[in-house]
Amino acid sequence: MTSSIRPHTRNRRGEGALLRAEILAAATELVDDGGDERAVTLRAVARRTGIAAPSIYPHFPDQPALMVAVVRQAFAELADRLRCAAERAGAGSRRRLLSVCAAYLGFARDHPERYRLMFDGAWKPVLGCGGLTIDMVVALGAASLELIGGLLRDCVIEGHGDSTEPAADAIALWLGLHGLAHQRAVCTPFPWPADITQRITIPLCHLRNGRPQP
Amino acid sequence: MTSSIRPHTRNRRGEGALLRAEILAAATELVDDGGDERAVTLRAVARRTGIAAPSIYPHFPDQPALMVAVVRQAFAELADRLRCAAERAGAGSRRRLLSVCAAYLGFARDHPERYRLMFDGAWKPVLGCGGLTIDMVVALGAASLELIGGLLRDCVIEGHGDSTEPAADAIALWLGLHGLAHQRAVCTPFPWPADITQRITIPLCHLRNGRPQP
DNA sequence: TGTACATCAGTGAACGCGCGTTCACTGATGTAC
DNA sequence: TGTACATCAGTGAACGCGCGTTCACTGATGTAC
Repeated sequence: MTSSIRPHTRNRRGEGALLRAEILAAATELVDDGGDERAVTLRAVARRTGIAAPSIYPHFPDQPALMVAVVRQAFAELADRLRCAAERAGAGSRRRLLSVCAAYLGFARDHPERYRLMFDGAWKPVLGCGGLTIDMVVALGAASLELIGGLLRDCVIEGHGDSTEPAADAIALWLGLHGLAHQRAVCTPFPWPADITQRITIPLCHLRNGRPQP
Repeated sequence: MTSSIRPHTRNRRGEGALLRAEILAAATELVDDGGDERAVTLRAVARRTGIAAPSIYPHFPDQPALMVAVVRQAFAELADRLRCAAERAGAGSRRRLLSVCAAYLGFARDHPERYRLMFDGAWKPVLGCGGLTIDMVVALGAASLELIGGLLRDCVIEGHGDSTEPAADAIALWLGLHGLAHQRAVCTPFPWPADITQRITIPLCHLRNGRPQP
């Protein structure tokens, strides 16, 4: 068993900050590999990056700070993916909404362990001590939630949906998506019905006629 | 800081098995206290039980086995609570279904950390090595899922609901409940809408007219 | 009734481990003169 | 152009810690005779 996954060549003078991204990537890989976030230790991250453990400290003040950085980056990726999905779907609000829902589930399916980490309070032991406040945590998901709320509203305006309170219904829809995404990540071999996505999405999107456009 | 939470008096000869229950209770308390399941170490459990760490071994073969025991007991409690809720609600299938949904959320609200542990794959690192198979994990929640499915079916029969496939819709309903229960456990200070339970439950229960009976 | 003894419940000390973190350091490299 | 030097990127050894687990043990207690 070798002690380092990739060899690391010293960065050029003035480019030491590049290592930060490598460390973050290695930590994220460890999360994705794992199934056990306890495996994401500074020493394991260092091994995977191909550096000595103390080399992490110029870039992250301590271990929890590294975890928080992983989670923040993951939330940014998720928000980005949802935004892209909305754009790709074109003009109709109904198409856009369903596309965003699919993208949300797609993210969780592509990165199940990362998804678990994001939404299972990995930041909980760090609250306060790393300059992390609860408002910041809530803000992490806010962009995505606003996107969904806006699309629910658009659906009502364009006559596809009948949500009476899009902001609150957006939270309900998100929770439904989260329930599916989370349990599919946790319990992969469960015999999920083939159309489970529709069974969650359609009722919670408050769309007038049941079937989504293909 | 004392090293033991409760003093432990030696059990009478032949009653050594009583300690098992105390250990299990202490471990469950540590989970409930925590916010960090890493705090549930054999040594911490021993301290809380008021015994020496090696005294755990006659009752549990190793640390993961103890965690699995905690989770199994929690699942049994949840199933029990749902069954009681159904009974308490009386005859109408609609009342019974909504009562079971409320009980599910009530369990998660009363024991948020325990709930997280149950549904976040605490058993994942143990699969196989502790005689735990994936079928056993799936079976843990099966009783509850069947209860919900049966009630959905009853609602259709009694004309309250229009689920076309109760078994699959039960899974969708469970996932919706889980999404809410889980995120409320993880992210307590999130500004949840007051009627978030209804916004999840009503659409996913496939009830004919929106408002639940009080 | 008395007593020797097997058994049971539980202990205390010790092990090796990987961890987070600190510290003094090394060697390459850009730069001022 | 050459050279001394400050700075930068990163290292290796070491610390103290709590952990899971093993081991030989202690002392109380029920029981056979």
